[in-house]
Amino acid sequence: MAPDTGDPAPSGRPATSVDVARLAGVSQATVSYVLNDAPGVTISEATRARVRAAAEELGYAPDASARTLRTGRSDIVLMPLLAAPIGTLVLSLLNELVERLREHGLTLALYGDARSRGVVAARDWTRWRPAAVVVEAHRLTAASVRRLHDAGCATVVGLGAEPSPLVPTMVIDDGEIGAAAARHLLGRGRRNLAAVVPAERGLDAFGERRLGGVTAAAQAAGAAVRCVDLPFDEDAAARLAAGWAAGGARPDGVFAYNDEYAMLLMRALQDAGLDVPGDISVVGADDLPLGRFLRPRLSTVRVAGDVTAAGLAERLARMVAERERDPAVTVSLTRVEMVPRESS
Amino acid sequence: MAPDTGDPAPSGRPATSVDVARLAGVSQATVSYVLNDAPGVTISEATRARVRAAAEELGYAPDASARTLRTGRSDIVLMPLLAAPIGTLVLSLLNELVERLREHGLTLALYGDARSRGVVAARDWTRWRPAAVVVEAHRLTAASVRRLHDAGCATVVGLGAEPSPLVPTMVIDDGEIGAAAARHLLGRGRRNLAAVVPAERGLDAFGERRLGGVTAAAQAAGAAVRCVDLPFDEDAAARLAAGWAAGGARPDGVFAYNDEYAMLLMRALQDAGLDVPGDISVVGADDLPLGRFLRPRLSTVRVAGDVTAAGLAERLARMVAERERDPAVTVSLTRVEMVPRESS
DNA sequence: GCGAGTCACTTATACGTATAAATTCTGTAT
DNA sequence: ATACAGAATTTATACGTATAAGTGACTCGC
Repeated sequence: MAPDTGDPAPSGRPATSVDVARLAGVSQATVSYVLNDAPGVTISEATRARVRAAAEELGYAPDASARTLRTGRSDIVLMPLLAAPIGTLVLSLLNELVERLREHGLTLALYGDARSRGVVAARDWTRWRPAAVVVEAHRLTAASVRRLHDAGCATVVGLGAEPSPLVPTMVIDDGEIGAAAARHLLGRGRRNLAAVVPAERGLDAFGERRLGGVTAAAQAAGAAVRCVDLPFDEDAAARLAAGWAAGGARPDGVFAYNDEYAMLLMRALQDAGLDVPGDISVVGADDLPLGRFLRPRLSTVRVAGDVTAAGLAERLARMVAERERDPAVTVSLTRVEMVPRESS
Repeated sequence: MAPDTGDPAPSGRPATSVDVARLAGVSQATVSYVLNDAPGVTISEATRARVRAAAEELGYAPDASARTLRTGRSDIVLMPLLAAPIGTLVLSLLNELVERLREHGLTLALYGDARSRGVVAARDWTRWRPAAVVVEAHRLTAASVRRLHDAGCATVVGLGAEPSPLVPTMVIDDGEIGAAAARHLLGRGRRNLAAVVPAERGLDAFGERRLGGVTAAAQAAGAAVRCVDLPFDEDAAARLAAGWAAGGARPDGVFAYNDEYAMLLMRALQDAGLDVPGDISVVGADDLPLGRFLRPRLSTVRVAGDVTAAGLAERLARMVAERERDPAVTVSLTRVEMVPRESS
């Protein structure tokens, strides 16, 4: 490792713009003008060079809180913790998002309360004078949005299953996932569909949405859909499969909430002596790598996560710059793609 | 939704402590004393009540940047983006961590540069005067740690595979995972072990560690271990399995880097006509839910994520409070537990 | 009856920055 | 020579907070 040079004042508090000014032999204001490339101010090239050299020598970095206090606005994009469990989609976004936002001079801060809502929450969020707040739309109210704007927040962006009437929204429409699966199953000649939805709390909201998409697509084609609640549990899956193996109320095509439920179900169906896809087609969602190792290989609906991450950051940065506040603006984060394999 | 009361001044910039003081008929200093429960200052109960009522009425929340500027220290725990891909362990931590830290009055901020190191990076990190910085230990240098401390950072916590000589470290020792698997296999009478390690970049560091653990445990028992590089790819797995099915250089126990590689491998072994665990025992890691749906059910090594998340936050909060800087302090984040099932 | 001591406050200041307003300097046209 | 217009820079101020230092008003012991 290199000896890590670059800090000639090896100890003591970090340098301020006053320190830089003193070293460069100019006033503090000049330092600020130079380092911020202030428009409408003329500073000679010689002075600029001296200031920059001094700043470099002292390892100067402007104090973020002082700057925020002065300007009334920070470079923070505040993202209150999501109430819904962070899934792989959001995770894959997070990594990318942080880096991209930085390229636009913005810092992502996760904030630690998944439950508070309305004005009380907004009060808390405004304490850092964030440039933007990205939050689940259902946690916003008209008053809270006003409060955020009053506090200098350039834009408030909602996240949700549908556009919010209050703010520009990034729509994560799980319905499209179910719809894609249903269209695929219908395209393969299946007419008697079932949607397997988690019985677990917390996932139910997503499950509802995906189910809704299946239902809508099926209805459009005049096919029937039944909904099946399934806990993530082998015994429950075995009971379900046994019923289908014995009785006549058996669907010929199943969309499972995600790949994990699909795998659970497929295993149970096979153990009950049913053939996949001969007797029943199975489609999952999320395209887990493991789906390809099953026999038959699992068909799935992929949500293109990383594609939208860069775009999301870009969009967010632009919204901040343009102070976008029009609730009519919506961005869809769900780019859905059917990946047919052997199970359907 | 409730009509969202609580903001009698429906518009205009957020209230400051001066506004509260004016409404309560006291000085700004009094407001600060009351709301911070300042020790060593006596304020009558009547006044306290008036101040609190005024603060509530105005929806006052102290400006974080002003407070930081004044005190020289924020309540931010800065976590520069991890260079290593965020895994499920870290993810499960993240959710929990944010909430727990908040209970201690700390805010987690993800910061957007996964590559910068040393003093240059430290300069950037200090701009928010964080209370603590949690970062991969290899990105720190002696000078950068000094800089962070000089900037008022109560503690700098390293993350890494082994204790850092510079700072207190949270050790994520992947070696223990491999060791647990190896001990398990040896306990089942396997003497000819193999460790399957990803050929992919990015995971190789972890792979090395897990392999190291296997090797150490095996050597201690006088058993042999061979290392196998495997890309995450069905063809490669099939070739490997075919070789083992045909030749004599076949191990009787395999530890795979994680459950996904284990599933890939097990599938290939079975397709090649080998019996698991009859011919070869297979052990994975991470305890993915899906492992239970395979036939045979997959044995795995579980890393207790959520257990350590609360503890991590607790530890972090204490380190901040006590300004812990002793590099000899280490916290192990890897609580490892063998989950034997049918594949071994 | 009077300094000492507590209580209950207020006044004043500094943190580090951005920027409006004021000032000095340097040619240049009159 | 003298006013004048930029150019180049400095001076001064405000952002909102925490806290040291100061100020009366009371109580109390003697």
